[in-house]
Amino acid sequence: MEKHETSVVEALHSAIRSAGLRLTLPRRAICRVLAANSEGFLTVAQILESVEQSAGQIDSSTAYRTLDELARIGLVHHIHFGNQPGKWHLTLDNDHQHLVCETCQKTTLVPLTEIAPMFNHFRDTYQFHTNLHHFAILGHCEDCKPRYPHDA
Amino acid sequence: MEKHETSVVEALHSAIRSAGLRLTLPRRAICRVLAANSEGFLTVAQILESVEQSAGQIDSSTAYRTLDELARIGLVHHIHFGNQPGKWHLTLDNDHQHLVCETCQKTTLVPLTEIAPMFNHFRDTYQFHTNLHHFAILGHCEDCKPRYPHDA
DNA sequence: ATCCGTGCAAATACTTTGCATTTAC
DNA sequence: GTAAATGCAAAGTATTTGCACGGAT
Repeated sequence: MEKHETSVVEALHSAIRSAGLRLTLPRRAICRVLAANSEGFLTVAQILESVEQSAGQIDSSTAYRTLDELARIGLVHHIHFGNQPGKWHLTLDNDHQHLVCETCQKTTLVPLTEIAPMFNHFRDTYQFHTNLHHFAILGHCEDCKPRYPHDA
Repeated sequence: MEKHETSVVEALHSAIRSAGLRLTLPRRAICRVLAANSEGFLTVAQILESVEQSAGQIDSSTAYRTLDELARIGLVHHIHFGNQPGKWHLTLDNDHQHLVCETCQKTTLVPLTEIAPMFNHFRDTYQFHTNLHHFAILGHCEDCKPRYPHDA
C-alpha cells in the first residue's frame, strides 16, 4: 500500500473511532478500498468485489449500512449519474471538484480555487450553501461531445 | 391552461412530430403535465398521478418509455437527488439553473448569465462541455444548513 | 395497411429491513 | 458483559423488458 493511502486509511479509522463507531473487519476493508480509490467514484458492487479480493466476502447490506454511517459522520458522499447505481467517494480530498463525462465516465479534476467564486456568489446572493462533495458536474468530454447535440 | 403553458405544450408536440414520433394520448398527457411544471422536477410517480387526474390512467412503462424518447430527442432530462427516484424536467427553459436543497428540496433559480463564465472556463481549460440541463447544484438552504456541519 | 406505441405481466436492479448470531469494546 | 455490527433472508422500490393488441399515420 502506498504511503498516502495508508495515511488516508488511518484518518478514516480514527474518525470512525472518534464518532463512537466500532472498527470492525468489514469496515476496515471498506476503508482500505475507498482509500485506494480516493479520486474515484465506486459503486457498492465495485466495493464488494474489491473487498472480496483483499479481505474475503462481506454482505452487501453491511456495505450499504457502513457507507450510510460513514456518510452520516461526513467521511463519504454518494451521487448518481443518470440511472446508474449510486457511486461513493471520500470527502477527505475536498480541494477539487469533478467534471464527469456522461458517456465515457472520464473524470477531470478542477481545483476548488477555480470555482470557489461561484459558490461564494451562491452563498452571498441566494443564501445557498453548496455541498462541495455532492457537486459533480455532468457533461461531455471532447471525444464524446459530438454525439450529443443538445448539450452546451 | 395558462397561455405560456399552452405554447410549451405546442412546442413539445411539434418537436415530437418533427422527430418522427407519434403523438399519442399518453404522450399528450405527459407533455401537458411537464408543461404545467416547467420549473420543477417530477418523479414518474408524480407524473402518473397527475396524468391520471387530467386524462385517465396510463401505464408506468409507457411513462418511462415516453420520457426516454423525449430525453433522446432532447426535450427532457432526468436527475437523481440522493437515493430518491429519478426526477424529470423540461429542457426548454434553459436560461436558468437550479440550486436544490438536499433537505427540503427547495429550489432556487439562478440566471444562466451568472454561471456561464464558469462553464466557459471548463470548456476552454478542460475541453469539457457542461450539460446545462443535468447541472443541478446540491447543497442546503439557509434554514436547513445548521444540521449539516460537513458542507460548505 | 403498416408499424409504432400501449398495457399488462414478469423480470431485473438496487437498496432497505428484521432478526438471530457474532464481535468489538 | 453489553451493545453494536454482521450475515442471511426477505421485502420494498424503481426501472426495464417481452409480447400481443390497438391506434396513429
